[in-house]
Amino acid sequence: MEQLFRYFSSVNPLPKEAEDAIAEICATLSIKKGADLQPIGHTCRTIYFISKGVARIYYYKDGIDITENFFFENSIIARVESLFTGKPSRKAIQVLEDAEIISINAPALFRLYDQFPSIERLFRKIFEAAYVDTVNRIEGIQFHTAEERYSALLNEAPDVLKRVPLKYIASYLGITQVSLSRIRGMKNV
Amino acid sequence: MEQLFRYFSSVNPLPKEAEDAIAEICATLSIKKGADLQPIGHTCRTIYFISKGVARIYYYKDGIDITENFFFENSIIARVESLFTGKPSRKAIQVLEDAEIISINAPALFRLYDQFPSIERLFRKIFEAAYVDTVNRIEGIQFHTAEERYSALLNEAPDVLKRVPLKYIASYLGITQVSLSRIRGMKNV
DNA sequence: CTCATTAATTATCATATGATAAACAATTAG
DNA sequence: CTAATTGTTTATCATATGATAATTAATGAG
Repeated sequence: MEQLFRYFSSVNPLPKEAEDAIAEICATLSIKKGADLQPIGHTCRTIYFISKGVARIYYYKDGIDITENFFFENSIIARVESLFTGKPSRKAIQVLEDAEIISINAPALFRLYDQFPSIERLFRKIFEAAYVDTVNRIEGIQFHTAEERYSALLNEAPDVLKRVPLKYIASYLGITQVSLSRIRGMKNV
Repeated sequence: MEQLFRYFSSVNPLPKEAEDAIAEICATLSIKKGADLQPIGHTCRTIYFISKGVARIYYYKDGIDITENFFFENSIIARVESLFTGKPSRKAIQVLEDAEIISINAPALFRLYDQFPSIERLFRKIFEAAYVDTVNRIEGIQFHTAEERYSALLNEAPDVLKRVPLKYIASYLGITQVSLSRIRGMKNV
C-alpha cells in the first residue's frame, strides 16, 4: 500500500486525507499466474495497480488471442475503453506471473473526485500519460516493419522479452507467433 | 464562441464564471486552406477547437508526410504528445479547408484548473474520450487488412473521404497512396 | 481559359508476412 | 519422474502491399 502511495506521490502528491480516502476503497489481491482479474463482457469498474508481477490486457479477435498491452510493477491498469464509456469490455486482464495487485473501486474513486480535486488531478495525469503512450505507439505500429518493432521492443522494454511468453508478444507486435520466431531466427544468424 | 461553449456543455457543463474565464484566454482565427496552425519543432502550448473546416495532424517520417488523424467541426485538436509532456512536437496541424478556429492558451488553461475544478473535469473528460478513440484505433490498425481499414473508414467516417484528399488518407490508413488507389479500384470492378 | 502543377490511377516486379504443417523444446500435472 | 500439454522453431507456399515508373485526371495560378 505504501508502494501505491509512493507511486501516486511521484505523479501528483496528495494530502493525507485524500490518501486515507483512497485507502478505504482499495483492496489487495494475490493472484496466481495465468488467472484473469475480471471476465470479458462485464463493464470495467475497477482500476488496478501492480505491486508485483506482470499482467496483460487481451481480447479475442476471430477466436484468436490478442495482447493489447503489458504492464509491470508500479503501474496502473484499466480497460479504459470500458471504464470511460460505461460499455461492457471485450477485454480481460490476465496475470502472467504470481502477482500482488491493489484494486481500486472506480465508481467510488470517481465520487472522491468531487471531494478531493487533487485525486481527480492525479488520475487525470496518470491517464494523460497513458494516452501519450498510446498515441506514440500508433506511430510505431503503423510505419515500422515487424522486425523494427521487435528490435524496438528489445531496446526499450527488454523486460517484456524476459518475462513474457513469445506467443503473447507476437500479437502485441501485430504479427503471428510464427513470424516472430522467424524474425528472431534471422537475427541470430 | 457560443459554438465552443455548446460543445463544452455537452461534455461537462460549466458555471458562468468558468466560461468567462475561458473566454479570456481564447482567440478566434480564420485560417486559409493548406496553412499550418503551428510549425513542427515547437512545444505545443495551444489547444484548438474547430468551429468550421477540417484539419489534420501530420508529421514527417523519413521525409514522407504522414497523417496521424483528421478533425472536423466541433472537435478539440491538440498534439498531446507534446502538450502533456512539455517536449517539442514533431507534428504539425494543417487546415484542409478554409477554417474558423478557436485557440485556447494551454498554460493559462492549466492555471484555471486550480481555480475551477469544473474546467479541469471538462478537459479530463475530453481527453479521456480521445484516449478511448486512440485505444480503439490501435485495434483497427493492427488486425485488419488495408482493404478492411478502408471499408471501415468508408462506413464510419464517410466525411473523411468526401472532404480530404486521398493522399492524406492513405498514410492515415497506414498504406501508400498507390495501394489505396489499387484497393479503391478493386472495389469498383 | 490555358498551362503548369499536383493528385490519382494503373501496371510491373520484389518482398515481408500470413497460413499451414510438422518437428522440437519446455513446462506442468499427476 | 513421466507423460501430456503447451510453447517455439523451421519449412513451404500464397498473397497483400511496397517501390518504382508511366499515364491520366483534377486543380489552381496567371
